[in-house]
Amino acid sequence: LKATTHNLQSLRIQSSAKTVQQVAKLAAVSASTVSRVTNGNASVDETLAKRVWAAIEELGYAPNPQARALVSGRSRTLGLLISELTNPFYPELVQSFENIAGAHDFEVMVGSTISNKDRANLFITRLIQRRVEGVAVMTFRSESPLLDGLVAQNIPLVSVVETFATPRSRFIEIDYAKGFNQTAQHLVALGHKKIAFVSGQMIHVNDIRRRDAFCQSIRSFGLQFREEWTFAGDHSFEAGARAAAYFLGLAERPTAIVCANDLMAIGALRLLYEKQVKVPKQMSVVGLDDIHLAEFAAPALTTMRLSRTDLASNAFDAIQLLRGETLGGKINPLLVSTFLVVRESTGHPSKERR
Amino acid sequence: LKATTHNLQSLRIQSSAKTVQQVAKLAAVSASTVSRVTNGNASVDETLAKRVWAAIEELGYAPNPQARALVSGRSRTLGLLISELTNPFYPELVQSFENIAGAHDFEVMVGSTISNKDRANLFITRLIQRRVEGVAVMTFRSESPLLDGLVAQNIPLVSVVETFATPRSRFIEIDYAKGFNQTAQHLVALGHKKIAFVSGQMIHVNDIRRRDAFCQSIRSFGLQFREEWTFAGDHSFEAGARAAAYFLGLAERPTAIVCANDLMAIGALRLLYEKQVKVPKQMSVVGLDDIHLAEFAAPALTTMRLSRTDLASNAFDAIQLLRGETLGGKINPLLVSTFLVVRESTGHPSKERR
DNA sequence: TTGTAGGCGTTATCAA
DNA sequence: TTGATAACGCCTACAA
Repeated sequence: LKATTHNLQSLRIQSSAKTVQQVAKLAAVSASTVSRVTNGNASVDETLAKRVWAAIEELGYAPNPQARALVSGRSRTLGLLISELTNPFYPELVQSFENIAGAHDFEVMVGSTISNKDRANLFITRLIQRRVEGVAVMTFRSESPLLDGLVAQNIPLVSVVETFATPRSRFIEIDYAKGFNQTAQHLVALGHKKIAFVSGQMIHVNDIRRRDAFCQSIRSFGLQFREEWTFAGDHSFEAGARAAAYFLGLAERPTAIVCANDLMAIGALRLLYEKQVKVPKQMSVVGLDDIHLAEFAAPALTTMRLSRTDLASNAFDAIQLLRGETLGGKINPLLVSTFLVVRESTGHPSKERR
Repeated sequence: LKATTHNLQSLRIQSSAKTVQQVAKLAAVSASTVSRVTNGNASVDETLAKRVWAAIEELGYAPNPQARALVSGRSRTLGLLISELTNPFYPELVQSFENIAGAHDFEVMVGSTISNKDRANLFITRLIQRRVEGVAVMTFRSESPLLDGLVAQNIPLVSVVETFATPRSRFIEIDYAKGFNQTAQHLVALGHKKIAFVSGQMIHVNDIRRRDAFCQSIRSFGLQFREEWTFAGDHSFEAGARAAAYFLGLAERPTAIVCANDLMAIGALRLLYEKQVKVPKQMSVVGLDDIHLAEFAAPALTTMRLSRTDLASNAFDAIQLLRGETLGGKINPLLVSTFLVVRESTGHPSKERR
């Protein structure tokens, strides 16, 4: 009886995950032939191949990724480093990236860097252990020290933040200038002269870039960039609300608030609602990202669109290029564009407060 | 020179991923001893253990998860099935679950089920290939056929939707009744008699549960549940907006709208803003989930909180239990509570429309 | 073109 | 308690 139980158990376990051996036996070939067929690299007789495919079909065989990775050193896994998943910008980006990667039969490991330094380090370690074949760094801030391990492994590294000291690293530039120019033009055309800016933390490269691009844009329209009309937030609702409160308290109030991301813009909207400051009549608000929510804010948010799909496909293509894959003709440029989406949160400034 | 280069390279590659062998050599013990030390199960002499730890430290050794999984059949990986990442409820849940799992040294594979049937199936296949040690099903709808593979493997399965035909399956119940009773009481106390409900798609188990719980609650307060004051949405902003538009067009308008999730409530808020229906003066709105955004809606959303951390820890504990791990005393009950969070979107109904 | 053999890094089994 | 040895499932020389 005991033996039977054991047999049943081992039977079940065997029946669960098929191996090359089983396929090989069923197809009456050797394991290596099966391997050749599934990998499609070496040449194998057509009749045999057919038999093998039939056996694979019948058994529902799928190669064990662990074993495959172990022996080949190639994991068909990519890493994706983001700031934090709870910023709605990122789930959309993650989805795009996973879709593209998945279509090319890559798995994606997603890790965030904002919350916990130790966990971020652990994540990088896991990426290395898993022998990821490329990593996309889509965070706001420079992650240089964190990524040293990846650099040391010479793992293809694509980043919106910086290039790394690897020949296998590419920088994806985001063309903030274009979007901010459109924003400035839009606001100036509406009659705004006092435009405030809510930045991210100014220790982060991308936050500095955004503020600089904004600054340049309004200057190019003859407006001045005033430090007091600047507020350093942290990309959260709360920061946006704080920023709006700060601007409202100023002796000389701005008439428009441009935010470095949508979350802060919506936070600002919320505070303005609370203080009964009408948007856009008494205050215009502009965001950046164009997350789905922007359209459903009340009022709907005018914002600068930064395409998640563009970002994702650029990153993926760049990684493939770095891995030495030749892309089928259409290579995305390493510049992601931005443009203004005008909705309801911007309008003519009211005269009363001039 | 060439030899030197080669040496450097192999050095770098070696230096990258350490193996048990290297640790063993450095500590002057055998590989198996190193293994015993890292796994801490068998007994090993204290002096040796110290030497091994020192070597591990010096080399920065970390066991290769692939190899470990291959030989042990245990992957230290968990699966997490969600509806879609772009619903803000889920990133918060994912984070909680990953935190708990990570603390217990488990990796998490996250997959969504809404978008694409094929990709969902592929994801399940990957879970099986990766030999996940448990799966948490946190979707709205029944995923039974999809999960057959997991059931067949006898993989621990925890679900908020249903139990499966495995002895290794647990159902986590969500106590909607409690929250909806509080909601009904709150609204009735404010003077509401005509309360509408925006459900999810009524083919989904959890959506049906939510509607039933709502229905019972208002009946228990002597109100009638009317089909025409019901709208079937799909958990999106858009659906919420459509629902609100529908209710507004009714000859006999409800005075309050309760939504099966926050996204729809915020969509409703948005449409009411557009139609210049004041909230809560002319219409009260209630959500469900209490996503972070709820607090920053304008007006801030009154909503029923469904704790992501509770859900995550319940799911994780249940999986551990199914895996046969004994939890340190505190075992979460398999019932996740809900409660009402009153903010600004609910108030007395206006008299004008009675 | 095919099969055999060896090894990827780890753990489990067995002697010692 | 420790160390050699044999797997785990796969791929890739190498030989046939």
